[in-house]
Amino acid sequence: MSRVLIVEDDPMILRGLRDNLAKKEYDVITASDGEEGYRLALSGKPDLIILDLMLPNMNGLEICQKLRADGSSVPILMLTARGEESDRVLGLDLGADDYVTKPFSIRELLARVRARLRSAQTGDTLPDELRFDDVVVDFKRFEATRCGSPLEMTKKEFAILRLLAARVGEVVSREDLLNDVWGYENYPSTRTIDTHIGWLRAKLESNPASPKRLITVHGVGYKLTIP
Amino acid sequence: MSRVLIVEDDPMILRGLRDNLAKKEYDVITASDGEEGYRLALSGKPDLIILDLMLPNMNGLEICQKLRADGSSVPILMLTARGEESDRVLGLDLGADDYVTKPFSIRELLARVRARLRSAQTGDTLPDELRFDDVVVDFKRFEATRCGSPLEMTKKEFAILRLLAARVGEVVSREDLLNDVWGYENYPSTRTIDTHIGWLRAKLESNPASPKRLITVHGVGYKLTIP
DNA sequence: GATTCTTTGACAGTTCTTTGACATCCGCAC
DNA sequence: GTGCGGATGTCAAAGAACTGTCAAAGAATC
Repeated sequence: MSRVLIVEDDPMILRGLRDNLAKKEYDVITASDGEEGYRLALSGKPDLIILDLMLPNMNGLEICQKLRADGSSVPILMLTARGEESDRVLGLDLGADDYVTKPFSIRELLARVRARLRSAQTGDTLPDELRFDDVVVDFKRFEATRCGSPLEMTKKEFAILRLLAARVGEVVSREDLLNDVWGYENYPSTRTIDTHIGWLRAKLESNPASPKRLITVHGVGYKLTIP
Repeated sequence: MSRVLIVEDDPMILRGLRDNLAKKEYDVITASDGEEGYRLALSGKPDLIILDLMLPNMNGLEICQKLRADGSSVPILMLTARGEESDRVLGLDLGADDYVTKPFSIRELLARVRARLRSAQTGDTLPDELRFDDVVVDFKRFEATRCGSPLEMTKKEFAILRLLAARVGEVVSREDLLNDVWGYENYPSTRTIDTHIGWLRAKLESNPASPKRLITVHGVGYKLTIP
């Protein structure tokens, strides 16, 4: 069973979160101020931390920062109120893995918790490399070659390809792509995905007009099929 | 027989619900204010609770919250009026499993009640794979083959087949198909289902004219029978 | 400020879904 | 058994929805 630490000072929200997570069979521990949260993050060995941004004593950013400085790599999900959004970037920089804006739907939050825990546990991690046909992609170096000659790929293209590569053969829904590559809040228009897929095909497929690797599943999403 | 607790202060609505549920062979108990509702939820051992959000004495959220705090995992179906979806409510549903917005159609509500009770009892989950005869269907990859050669199937076809596969041998009513595949809101005409079943038979049956796998149960629905 | 990357909107082309007409089948009453 | 009404099978066509592509606007980066 996964242990989740919630650090939140609003008792209503804390209770709601705790109840919902406990119902989903998580082992839940809680703290209602920053210092206690930080202590529990160290001593409680949580598999995931839900962290409010605004907290008494020590705010979420600080906790985040200190944990990362301590070398902890536990997934952190930051709660921010609308208006604190400017801190989002900061939060992500300081080591949060994801953030949710209040008011949030519990369903969405649970989905994210699940996603984080799964990817942390089942080694469903993003691959560092991808090879097929004459293509080699190095996701860490952001380098790609085809027949040995370099391919110019953008950050987004790497990100999309990486997610598809993480689930080779399975269909990745457009929604999953949006969530993983773009984040939960900024949903660009649907056209954006197609466009990027288009670029990728132009670079990776031997015949972009009839793709063999980046397959469209009408109404669902895309999948990467490699021999 | 399943027991359903209804907590609702509007006598008109309460009566409508009670009559309809009782007619469907549920054992119905009712309360018209929050405190009584909470008591009955504890003492009455309901299999499902229909809970109005706005109630005298103790509102639906509180009841929900307290029940979850008590460790109860009974399915809760919350009734909300349009406009009551304040941020807090929307943001933190404190443990309800489903929501219905007033005004609702009794048919939709009954469908949801049935769905909840069924999934609570049988815990049925959708399969990722289906095999019979020379057919193999992979619901994650959205791939299907017959004798090893690919079958072109659409999203809807996969969805219908998956629901049938989740209850192999059992008859799945047209209503259940509509609810699961199409959702509670948009009901297409009755012809639509037949048509899709027709496509499926054409692809999966060795002799589509006299189906052996996708069986019609006249007046009820369809079932998938595999050897 | 120039360059590169990303997003958007229009458009065409394609695929999927729904519908209606009609034939057929089934269960039921006579 | 026969006839009736409702339910289902089938098909083609209309209607929606989705995707590929492109150019241009908008952001981000350096």
